[in-house]
Amino acid sequence: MKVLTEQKFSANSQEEMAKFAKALAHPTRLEILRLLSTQSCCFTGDLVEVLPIAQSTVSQHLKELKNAGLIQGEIDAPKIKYCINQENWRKAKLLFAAFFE
Amino acid sequence: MKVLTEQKFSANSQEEMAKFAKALAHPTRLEILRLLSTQSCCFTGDLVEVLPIAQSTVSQHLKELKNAGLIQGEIDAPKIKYCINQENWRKAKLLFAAFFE
DNA sequence: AAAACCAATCGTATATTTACGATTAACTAT
DNA sequence: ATAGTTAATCGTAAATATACGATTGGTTTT
Repeated sequence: MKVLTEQKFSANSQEEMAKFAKALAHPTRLEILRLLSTQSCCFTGDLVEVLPIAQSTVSQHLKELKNAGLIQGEIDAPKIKYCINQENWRKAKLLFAAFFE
Repeated sequence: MKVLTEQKFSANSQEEMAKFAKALAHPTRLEILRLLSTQSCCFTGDLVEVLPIAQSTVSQHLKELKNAGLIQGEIDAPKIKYCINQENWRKAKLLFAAFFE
């Protein structure tokens, strides 16, 4: 029973880590996260200005990062301010650190 | 010039990190890496026995991990022994640690 | 109310990923 | 030489990811 639980937990944390890794698996998304984590929150428009891709594509990447739980949006009408989701950021950090020992 | 170099370096390490993240973005590959990193090297056949997927699929995942540089194969005929590529493992560890601060 | 602005979503095309069974390649052992 | 073992590769199908322009939905400003 204990083993089963542990295996299940392990499988779950592996799923979760894979989900985070998937979100990190694109240079554009890494750049977005880097911008958000170093220069604090920013608006979608700021990102669109900086990144060499279409607005709709930036939105798509933001959606994926949001779905993975790494960022969160906050309405500041008519703009939307994105920030790192600190809780999951920490969770991801711990998962990766533990994985690499 | 300095800035350009730095940007290039930054872009490169982001590319490299994305490459590693992509390799980590699948539960099966995480499991393979976990097995290799905790119980040392093992043969493809050992992995095929443990994993609930076809041999050809395991081979495909191994190929991706090899291409990402996270593992390396060594012929021990007629088997092939896979191990963690320590140098790149360390590199990935550092990249992720630096990324999450 | 109308015009303007911002960002998400839609529709779409193309590329990549994931999985499988079947086959092939390389080597060992008989 | 032949048979057997091991793992990679091929061919293929289905799902997912990536990118774009166009459109839509909210909100604000005029």
